[in-house]
Amino acid sequence: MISSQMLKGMLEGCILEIICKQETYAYEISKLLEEYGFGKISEGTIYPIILRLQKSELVKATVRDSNSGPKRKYYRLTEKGIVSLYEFKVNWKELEHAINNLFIKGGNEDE
Amino acid sequence: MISSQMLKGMLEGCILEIICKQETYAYEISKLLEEYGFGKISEGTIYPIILRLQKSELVKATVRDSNSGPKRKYYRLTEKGIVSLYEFKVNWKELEHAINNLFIKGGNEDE
DNA sequence: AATAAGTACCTTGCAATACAATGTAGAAGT
DNA sequence: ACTTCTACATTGTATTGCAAGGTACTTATT
Repeated sequence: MISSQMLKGMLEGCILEIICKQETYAYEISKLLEEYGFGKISEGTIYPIILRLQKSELVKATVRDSNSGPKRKYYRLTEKGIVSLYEFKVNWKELEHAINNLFIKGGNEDE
Repeated sequence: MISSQMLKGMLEGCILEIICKQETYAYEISKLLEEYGFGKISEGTIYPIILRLQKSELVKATVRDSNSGPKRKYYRLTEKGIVSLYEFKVNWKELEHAINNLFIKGGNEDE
């Protein structure tokens, strides 16, 4: 399980990416995150993030009926959301490089 | 600059790795982190982390004179510290895989 | 001797965020 | 009736990075 502290700042970008790939809704996002290997991400985590994304106008919602349960809110990226997702990617690359730089240069690769 | 939110949960492990590679002190750690590409990490960030590491007995300190300035506190890993560093590495790999899984599978690789 | 700059330590208070816990509600099966 | 799965949302807590502030020693400059 990925530590919750390590996920801080990551999930927002990951959810943007998921929405970018396909118009989707919160409940499905939680299932997708699990499939991608993030482990079980609580709904108490996901819904506040999506509310934040809406408030900052990175995503927009459309309510549609479901054939099995309550209505769903489908999200899609706005222009701002696309820019923000790009910035996240750049940021992630920076972090990945810095950490791998630190861990690889020191020898001790056990993988 | 790596976003401060993304650094959460990362720095502790990174500082453990730096101390693992060489007995060193806080001020030098801050310089090393910058060299590795983490950007300028505030001392208000580093000192609390090291205090935490000491309290949880992951590192131990030895005070020594410096030839240029106040005395330095040199840190080294304890057994618990070595275990904790290993766990961090495993954790990091998991996160890296999950995120790259998400970002690569979706096409859209611009690098 | 007074000032500045670099080294080196530490603490306080704030803001952001993941998440457990809790609640609402519809649909479908038993 | 009941349970389960779907699907939404809120509240309170703990953790953590960091700006801002403080102490103190050494060396170089004025």
